[in-house]
Amino acid sequence: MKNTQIADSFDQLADLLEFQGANPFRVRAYRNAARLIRDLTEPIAGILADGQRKLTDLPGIGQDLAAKIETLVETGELPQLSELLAAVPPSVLTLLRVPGLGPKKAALLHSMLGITTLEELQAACEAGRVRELKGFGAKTEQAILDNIQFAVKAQERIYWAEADFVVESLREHFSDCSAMERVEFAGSYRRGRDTIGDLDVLVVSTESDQVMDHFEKFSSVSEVIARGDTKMSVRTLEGLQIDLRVVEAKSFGAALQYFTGSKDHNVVLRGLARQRNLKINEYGVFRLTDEGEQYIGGATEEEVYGAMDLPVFPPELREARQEFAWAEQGPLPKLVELSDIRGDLHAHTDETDGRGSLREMAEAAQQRGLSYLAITDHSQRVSMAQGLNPERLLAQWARIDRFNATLTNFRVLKGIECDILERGGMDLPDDVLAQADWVNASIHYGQRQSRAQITERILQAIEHPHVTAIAHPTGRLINRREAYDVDIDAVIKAAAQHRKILELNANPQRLDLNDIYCAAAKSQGVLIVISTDAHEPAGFDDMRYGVLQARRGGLTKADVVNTRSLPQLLKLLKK
DNA sequence: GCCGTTTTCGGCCCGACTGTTTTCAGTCG
Repeated sequence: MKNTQIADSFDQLADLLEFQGANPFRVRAYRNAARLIRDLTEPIAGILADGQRKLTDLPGIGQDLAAKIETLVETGELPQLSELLAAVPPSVLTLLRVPGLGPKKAALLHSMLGITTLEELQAACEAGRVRELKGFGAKTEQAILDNIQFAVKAQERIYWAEADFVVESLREHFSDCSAMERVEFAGSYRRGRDTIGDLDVLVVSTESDQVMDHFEKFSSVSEVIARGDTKMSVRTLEGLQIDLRVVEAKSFGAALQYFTGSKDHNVVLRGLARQRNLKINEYGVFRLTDEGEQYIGGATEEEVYGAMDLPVFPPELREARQEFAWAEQGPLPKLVELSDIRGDLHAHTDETDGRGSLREMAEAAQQRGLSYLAITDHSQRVSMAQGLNPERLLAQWARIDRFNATLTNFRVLKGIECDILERGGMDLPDDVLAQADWVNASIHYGQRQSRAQITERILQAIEHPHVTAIAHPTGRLINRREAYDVDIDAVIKAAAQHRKILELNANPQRLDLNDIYCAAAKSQGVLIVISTDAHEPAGFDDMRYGVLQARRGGLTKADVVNTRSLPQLLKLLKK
């Protein structure tokens, strides 16, 4: 049984328990375990098989959960889950996806009206039966009707790059709001997550009404969900929820810290605060005394974390993974920055499926401050992209040689994105690959093969003497295609052993490797290359998304190959 | 359900907003 399946089982168990009104902390224990297991790169079954290690060594896994995991791995099911599923139809859980409906109200709808699906819920609202339930009313009934449509959409998260577009236009919109002293965007956007569920906007102002009035006039706003004294929520025409919070300057740092999250990071932070007889909320840090609470800071994030003798964590690290342990051990790693990037080692031209000539791509890279670029067009197997056979590839490399002779302070490297064939093995002969400066190996076909097959293909590529890097190693397309079934732990170990590089593809729809796998690769000493996979000149702008993801994985400049100067890179490649 | 140089029991982050109450429960982040 795969880690994701175990995690899904625990999440489902948590949903069902919550629905039944179980102790919320017990529910949280299941959710924490699900998150931990999902983030693990190593298969749980491997830990179980290893006599040296115990599941209870994992934080948040006690005797009970360890036994349940063991049962799941051994039998493929969990009696407790089966029983709950027999008692509560799984479709009932979809009710929880309606904004405004939580476990209590959903349970009441189920027990009193026998509602099990969204369709039945809609019918009951339209018949006016919901308003008669205790705790419900006409307004609640109407809100449910209005929100049922979002039950499906609420699951969808938008790409970080899309959220960034909204952020830029909102910044512009706020720029002529005189009541506003400062605006910042928090939440998962600030943490640089690959996808964003909703947008959190933080404004410093003493005139919250004016700010909210101005906010409501933002052209994308389609409806106001809620509006209070300090907090307002709207939904945009595209269905994105934006939460606005207005705070005083002396609370700005505390509010920014709070709204940046993550929720789990905040839970840990506030737990630590309690141990010190402090309280942290969105208004500041308070010392708890017999006389009451005493404000001791909160204007900046430095004041909040400083009160705890903690460093100001880069937002990308605030996921309650390793950051608190790192802070205990010493200074945090200095994360890689966009300005550290010196070159791009994965790009296409109009020779295959790109929309820019060799010269246009090179100029675009140079304009962005890069000093080298590998042209890595597709190989012959990728016929839809007019992939290159040996003759065309060698001809392209000859053109690159002539082009390089005209350049100063910039170099185009002769590369290829060589397909890893379905049956295994590389799509181009060894004697051709041997002449390349940089070889990306990647899978395009046979993505639905078994875990053993896919993993073996990639391991072969890693062992191939002329392969430099594995490009988009898991093949995921965010919101569109799952990663292929690959043993990423084995891939990372092999890359470490054979000193091969793994790509972090910066395309905002890929971001593959993801943050967790980047961290796992780093822990094994595997170098990462952040590449845009640009198919047109503007594609080089994607580098920032890749850097954000790398930062989330805790990568430093030294961990990223293309922060090196060209001479350093060539030395590393022994070219 | 987890966890422990303040605890093996009794904690577990904290507050805003809404709608339904007549002082608060539920939901959300």
